[in-house]
Amino acid sequence: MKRIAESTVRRLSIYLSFLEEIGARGVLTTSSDDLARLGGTTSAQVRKDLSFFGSFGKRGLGYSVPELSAHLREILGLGRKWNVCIVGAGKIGGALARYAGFAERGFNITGMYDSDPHKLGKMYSGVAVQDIVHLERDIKSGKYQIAILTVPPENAQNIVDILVGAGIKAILSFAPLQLTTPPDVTLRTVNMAMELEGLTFALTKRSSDQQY
Amino acid sequence: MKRIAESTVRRLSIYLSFLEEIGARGVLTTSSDDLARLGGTTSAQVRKDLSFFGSFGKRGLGYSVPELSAHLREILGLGRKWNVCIVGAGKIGGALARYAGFAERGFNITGMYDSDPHKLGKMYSGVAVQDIVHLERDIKSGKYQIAILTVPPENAQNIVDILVGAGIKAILSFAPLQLTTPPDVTLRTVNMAMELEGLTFALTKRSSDQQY
DNA sequence: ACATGTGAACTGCTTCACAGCG
DNA sequence: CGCTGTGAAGCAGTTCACATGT
Repeated sequence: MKRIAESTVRRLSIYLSFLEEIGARGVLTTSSDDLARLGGTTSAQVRKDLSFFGSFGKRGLGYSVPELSAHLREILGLGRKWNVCIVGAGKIGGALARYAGFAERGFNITGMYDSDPHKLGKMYSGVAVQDIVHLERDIKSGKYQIAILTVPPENAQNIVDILVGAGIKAILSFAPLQLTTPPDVTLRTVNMAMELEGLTFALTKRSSDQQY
Repeated sequence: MKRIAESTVRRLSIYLSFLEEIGARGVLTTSSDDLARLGGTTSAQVRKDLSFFGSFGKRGLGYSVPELSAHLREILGLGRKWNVCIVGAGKIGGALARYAGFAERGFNITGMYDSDPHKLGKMYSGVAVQDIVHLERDIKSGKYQIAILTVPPENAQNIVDILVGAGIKAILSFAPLQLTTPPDVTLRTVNMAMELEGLTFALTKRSSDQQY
């Protein structure tokens, strides 16, 4: 299969959330034009994105909302439940544990880990914080497919190495630094200070096209 | 001035945080090669990124760490303090209010707003939650340059319209949906479910190059 | 000799435009 | 006729390679 651009995958997520929204409202068909308008892109882009995976529409008619939703869920790997652990039970980790949006999408937070003895046993949405020494064992036993990392930056690469060593293949990091993983482990980093810097950059050069 | 790619701005942030780290350790000079190794890019990319803004290095020698840090801070608009308000005092909003990383970078959370009467007056790191009806007035009076949006998706576009109407020019949204702003208002969206979907996409097609 | 700065070549994503099919 | 699906063209971002300056 061809290499799919990250930008394409992001747009597929956007299309899916739009489809689920209008699907819940009872809309049965839609078009690449509709999907484009919402996603802030063009109809050609929508069709090109979908074309990497198959032909899901009917010429002259458009797309069936339930059908296309199902295809996108399958493509994005949402046709199953995923078990996720949160490593780091601080402010952000706790907020994410309680965030309902994950469960709606099939992501179950089934474990939390921290090294601070004061946090052990604390409950977040029915999940108790465990000692981080058990993390490696639990990953090796196949309990989790995805790890969310919300530890201080000093410890982050160290924990990543443990996660990778134990066999995890997907990590979402909130640590504000650049981490490294082997090529077979997917890492995404959300760096909030960096996002704000993108905004101040735009604010500072008060020229045209801030939008991006 | 030429249009700068978003990817370039993101890398500048990465370079800066690396420079500050090694600067704090007393390192005085560095090279495009060093910066590249850390940022997961190439030395040519580093030099090209910097070249959009000037010539900050010495041929044959490299870059002065304090000088390049200062230039990057200036370029990214970090040469001043920014006042930021958080709209939505739920789980994520509260966690962000307490997140120390913002202040370190010159972003001061100086206001919080919510519409839920139960949340009014609650304190987060010394900032009281105010009624959202005051938000428009406070933005118009110039209290904030940046707004962080952590409200439920149903209300998000509505709040964006209020923010934009009151004159805000930069918004960081955590709402899991696509929002629209006029071209002179910069909007960045962090969508955690979408990040996880990027991971499951990679996990599902267990082929090569997961990394991106 | 060494590392920067930069035009030129290249790669890959996006847009165009139209053939194909309902 | 309308909207999809897709090769071809266009464009933007990255990489190359070397001239330039110390």
